[in-house]
Amino acid sequence: MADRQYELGAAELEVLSVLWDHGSCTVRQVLEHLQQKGRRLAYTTVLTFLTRLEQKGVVVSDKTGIAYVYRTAVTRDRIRRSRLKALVSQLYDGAAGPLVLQLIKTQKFSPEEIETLQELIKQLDSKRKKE
Amino acid sequence: MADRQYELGAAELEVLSVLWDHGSCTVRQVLEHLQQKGRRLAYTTVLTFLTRLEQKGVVVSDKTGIAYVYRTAVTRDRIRRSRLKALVSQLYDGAAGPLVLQLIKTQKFSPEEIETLQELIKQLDSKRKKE
DNA sequence: GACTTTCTCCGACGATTGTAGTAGAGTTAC
DNA sequence: GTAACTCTACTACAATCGTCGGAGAAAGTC
Repeated sequence: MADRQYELGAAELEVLSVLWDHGSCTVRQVLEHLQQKGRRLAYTTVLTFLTRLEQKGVVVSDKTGIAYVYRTAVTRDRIRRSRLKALVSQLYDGAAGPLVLQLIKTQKFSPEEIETLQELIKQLDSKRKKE
Repeated sequence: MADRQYELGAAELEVLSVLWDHGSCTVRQVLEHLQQKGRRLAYTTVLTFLTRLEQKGVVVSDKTGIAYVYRTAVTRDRIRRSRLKALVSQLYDGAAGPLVLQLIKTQKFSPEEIETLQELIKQLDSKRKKE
């Protein structure tokens, strides 16, 4: 049930992302950042999202100056993991292997990423051989 | 907008998965399969889901015998891709690289999967060197 | 101190999602 | 052929999500 909290809609996630990207923000700052990305929203809409996000426990606020300042209360990594887990269980029958294979087959990677991948796999492989 | 159609809820996805796993089914058969997985739902609930899925264009039905028979109209792969794309753009800033890295770091893989991974990466790497 | 701007609170509204009941049409079984 | 069952259509309802407007408090402006 505590996990259930992390069910965020796409728009809520957008707002949360602004906080991850830019740190603490007032409602207005979040709005401005969103607008810079071409997102048109009313001020009160952003306020609603932030309020809801706070209810869900993923952001916290404090009022030091004139307006409330919001900041994230969960890491991006935590949300990534939880969404990923949901995706894997919903569409990959709980097995991450096929997902990784699909990603590697269908996505483009930079040379650096390929290096890193090789590195990681090598580690995985040697760990496996040791066991 | 045509893509927008593929926005399916978790429960809808469960129903769709039954059709992917078992092929064409009547409402009752879907219900039975769901119950076998421990999912308790009313017959009419399943019917509602199938109707909605049909409206969204992801399943089709035809009535040959006494009841409608439903089957998928999109592949699992298509849905996987579309969900994955959404995840990557929402949480990984559109770059699949970090996602793959995270998966490899945090997930467990079978020896076979590791083999396959190595194989794939090798291919990627040699392709890169050619270019 | 009156006017304007800025914030927050609260309420709202339509769409979607998860869930199901009821009513009536069709089919089966004696 | 009537009673029992099965199927679909329609309706509903609460929760969530995306979106915002209005009211009033607070603050800044002149």
